[in-house]
Amino acid sequence: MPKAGTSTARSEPQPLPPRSALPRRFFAADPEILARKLLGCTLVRILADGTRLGGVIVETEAYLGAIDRAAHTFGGRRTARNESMWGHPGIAYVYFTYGMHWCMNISAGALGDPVAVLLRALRPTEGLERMRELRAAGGRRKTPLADTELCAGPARLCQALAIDRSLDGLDLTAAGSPLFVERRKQDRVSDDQVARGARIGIAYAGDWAARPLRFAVRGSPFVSRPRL
DNA sequence: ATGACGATTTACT
DNA sequence: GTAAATCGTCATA
Repeated sequence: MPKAGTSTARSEPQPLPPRSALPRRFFAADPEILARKLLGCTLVRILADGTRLGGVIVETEAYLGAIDRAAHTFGGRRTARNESMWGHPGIAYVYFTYGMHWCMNISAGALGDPVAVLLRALRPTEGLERMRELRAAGGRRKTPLADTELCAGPARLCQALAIDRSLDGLDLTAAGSPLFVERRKQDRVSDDQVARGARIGIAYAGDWAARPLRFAVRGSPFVSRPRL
């Protein structure tokens, strides 16, 4: 075996080979297309202390902008809060809701087109212990958190990955970003594994409430309730 | 300045 | 199944 001349001497074993963040062109798609493509991709969060948290995206929702009554940008509304939806594809739109929760979107389409994809659930794959701590956050809990409850919901996944206002507007495609998306062959989701249905929590949206703009991996126990 | 409302989660009946 | 928690944001005045 050729040990000679190997300059590959690795002093530190890497838990995983280095992977590159998906580039802007991946996100520059119609939100419906992007919502589908994001299934099976991995959301990665690097904490300030270097801890790496991550999970495979198993549920998303598309928000179609000015025409979409359920979107924060319906009617072309442009406010301080939703400014990130108007920005470059591949930036984070993180908003606060119900007086206590954060939710994360990825801006889609083109610059100036206020469309986005809401991340609703992950299958956690890295840093589960730290996620449990983040999800515990103060309040003691009646029952211990199952892995399937860690990131099953838009606010839950943000709490588990320490995503809040400080990450709003962050460019997920920038070098060294503490939040980005990867794609691995092994996690590829085929079309017959994709379930579609009505979006959650938008009953006020009239005709748009019934549109099948929610996407999920069929049969995944990591998807939020109600299951598709 | 004020009031109404959430792209939710949790606990409880 | 129902209800409470909890407050930033935005439209209206």
